[in-house]
Amino acid sequence: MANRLMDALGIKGYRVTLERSIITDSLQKVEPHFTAEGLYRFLQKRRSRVSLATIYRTLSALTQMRLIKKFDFGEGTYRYELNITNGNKDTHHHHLVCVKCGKLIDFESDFFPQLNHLAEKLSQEHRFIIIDHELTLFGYCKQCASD
Amino acid sequence: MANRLMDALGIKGYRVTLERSIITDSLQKVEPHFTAEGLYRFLQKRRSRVSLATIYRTLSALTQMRLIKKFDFGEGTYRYELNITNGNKDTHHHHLVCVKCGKLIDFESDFFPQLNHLAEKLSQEHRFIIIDHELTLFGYCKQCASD
DNA sequence: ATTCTATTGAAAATTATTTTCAGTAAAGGG
DNA sequence: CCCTTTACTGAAAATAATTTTCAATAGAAT
Ligand SMILES: [Mn+2]
Ligand SMILES: [Mn+2]
Ligand SMILES: [Zn+2]
Ligand SMILES: [Zn+2]
Repeated sequence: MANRLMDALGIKGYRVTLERSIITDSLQKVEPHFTAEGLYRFLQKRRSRVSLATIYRTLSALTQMRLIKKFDFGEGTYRYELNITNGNKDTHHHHLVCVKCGKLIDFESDFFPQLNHLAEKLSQEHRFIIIDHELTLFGYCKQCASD
Repeated sequence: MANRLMDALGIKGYRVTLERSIITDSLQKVEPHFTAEGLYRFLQKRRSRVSLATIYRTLSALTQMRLIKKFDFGEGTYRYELNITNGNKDTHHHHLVCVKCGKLIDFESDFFPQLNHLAEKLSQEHRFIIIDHELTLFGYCKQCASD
């Protein structure tokens, strides 16, 4: 699988640098919902050292290219997540978040057909080219529900 | 209709102050998707002067009580929106956002039953008490699509 | 190899939001 | 009412995630 993220950057005209390779490689290994700071610490321990500025710059580029997604789960910092299909497997999913402790659960929903239909309707109605969507449910997790 | 927001704050034990009344009153009149700064400028022009700190404090309280919702549409600042049912009319809706210019469109979806069903399933599966959800579609608006 | 310029790290800057703190004013009992 | 208590306010300072600056470095192309 080499490094599809790095390839994509290269195709877009970005230079293939050691730092970008380190970052894109690590995105498969770091925790699935990582922060910039978290990725920075992850890299400090393992491979090489990449500056936080470069991490921000690279995450920004990958986000614009929609190779990763950027989420605000209300923690005061953003979390990122890979957004590439793994072979023929779609990685698309949604989130369930505890508003108290921030606990995060991925889930897949089975109404994509309906979301697509909705997207189609809105697309025509408002002349929008729809490229993506985000569904997040909020609640209290088991532990936090006892209060 | 007096001021249901202020009433709710009072019930929660917050003191009924002039500043909070000014703020809660203005939420019906300011643009529907306002920023803290935008509300501040709105108040500067009209009624009285409330400090930005107090605006942030009040919006924070209202958000925690879920009387308003706080959104990140990727502009670097949060936008807020009223979240109270207007009589028997549900104000619940979702958003369509242009990722280039930020153009924002409210829309209502007709699959609440299915979302509720999903919430029910997830609730049992993960022992979560689900209290809300957010659906946002991203795309390019008419103008921004030409590039 | 040489040139050109994108990229990097470190430090400084930015900026939305939060906190501090001393003065003010709700609330509520007498 | 008057008094006491303490939540609330504005102004200024602090915070902290992210961005920008800038001089040095290293891809990429010729
Ligand atoms: Mn996820
Ligand atoms: Mn809206
Ligand atoms: Zn929790
Ligand atoms: Zn647009």
